[in-house]
Amino acid sequence: MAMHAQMPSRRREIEDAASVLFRDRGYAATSIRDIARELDIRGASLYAHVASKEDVLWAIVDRTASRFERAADDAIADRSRAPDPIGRMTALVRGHVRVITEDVGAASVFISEWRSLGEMRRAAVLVRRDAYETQLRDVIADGVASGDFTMTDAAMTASYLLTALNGIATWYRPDGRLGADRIADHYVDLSLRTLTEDHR
Amino acid sequence: MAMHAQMPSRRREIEDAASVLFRDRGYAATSIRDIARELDIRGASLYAHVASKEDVLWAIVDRTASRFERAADDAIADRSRAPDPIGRMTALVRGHVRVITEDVGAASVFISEWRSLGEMRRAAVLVRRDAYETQLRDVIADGVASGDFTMTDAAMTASYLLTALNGIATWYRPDGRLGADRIADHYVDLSLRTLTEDHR
DNA sequence: TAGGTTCCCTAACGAACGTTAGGTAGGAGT
DNA sequence: ACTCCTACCTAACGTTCGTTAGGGAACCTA
Repeated sequence: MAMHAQMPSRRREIEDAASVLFRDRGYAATSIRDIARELDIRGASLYAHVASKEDVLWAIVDRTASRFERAADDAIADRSRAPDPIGRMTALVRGHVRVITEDVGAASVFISEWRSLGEMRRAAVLVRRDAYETQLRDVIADGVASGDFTMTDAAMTASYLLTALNGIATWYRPDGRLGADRIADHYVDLSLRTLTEDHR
Repeated sequence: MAMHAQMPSRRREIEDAASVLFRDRGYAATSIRDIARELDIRGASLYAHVASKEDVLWAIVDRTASRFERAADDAIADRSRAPDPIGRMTALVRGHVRVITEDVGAASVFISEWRSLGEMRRAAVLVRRDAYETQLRDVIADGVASGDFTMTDAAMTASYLLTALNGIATWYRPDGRLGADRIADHYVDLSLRTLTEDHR
């Protein structure tokens, strides 16, 4: 009576292979037979494990969205650890970078291939992305109120920051010259610079 | 004896319609017949004007790459107007924003659909993108040398900046609440913040 | 009036797509 | 020994894809 702990491993292998292909060629340019070839089986055999091609994309996007949400909640909710805006922003950026570097393939798919989902799922993802961006915007607003940050347009700044952070997914590779920690440190620094004024 | 000034207008209409579709659905998910429908003709009729579907993508990407290169050269080469790193960076950012806002469709395609090009053309684009990023990195290095900027990793900072700037293409609409000039002003400010230190 | 050019048409091609149907081999549980 | 389940197979379906062939109408040039 084990309580269905992890996903049936084969299913996960399919999603991982699909993540890499979707990131490298895009969802539409990747065929079911391409994914199957990566696992040394035939295209039709995949349908023993997944209901449809979009189903695979959805699993990747949904799981990654949840990871981003979880990371943001951990960073913001725990105010005993990070009571001030600077601390919360630091935790937010660090969490965002971690989610990306822990699974670049899935993160890339979440960031840029969610548009290929069907209408309802795409709309649902959009809502969740907006909620995430709102959390970021709220921390920025808190920082402006407390005097820690200076800002003329919080919405634009939030999307500037978020886009810059997501950019990591386009170039990060686990075996690259820069470790995940180094990158997180640097992006925390760059983000806080963006939120404070100095030049002139 | 007019000196072949502008492109045969019909060809350009095709590219403009394709830009919008490629941006909204991606290159692979857009069919020749989709593009034709936008112009109220049949798919096969497009081949009177273009050699292939990839040909259309290439025309958009190549033209937009040239516009970015031209803008960067104007910003950097003219040192009488912008002798110091801050001035050159300002001109660089302003030019980048202008290229995007003048044609968001084409810019979006250049930024994210160039991967769909064939091997040789994709490699050529990569070289040009690297050259562009190098120009940005050089201005950053100049600023560090002159003491205008403070920086620990110029390469990472350059890609942080470039990604943030490119993000404009994902949300900017000509009829939106923010005009191109307002956006340029704001992004110049954010970019200079990113390059200078203040917090802690 | 004749010829050429531009722009679009219908029809069709072979290939690739996502997906379904039906079957087989092997291991686990009884 | 029997059944069930998992994991894969081959074969085929209807559709859509990029692209080619060949033709017709409208207009310009001479």
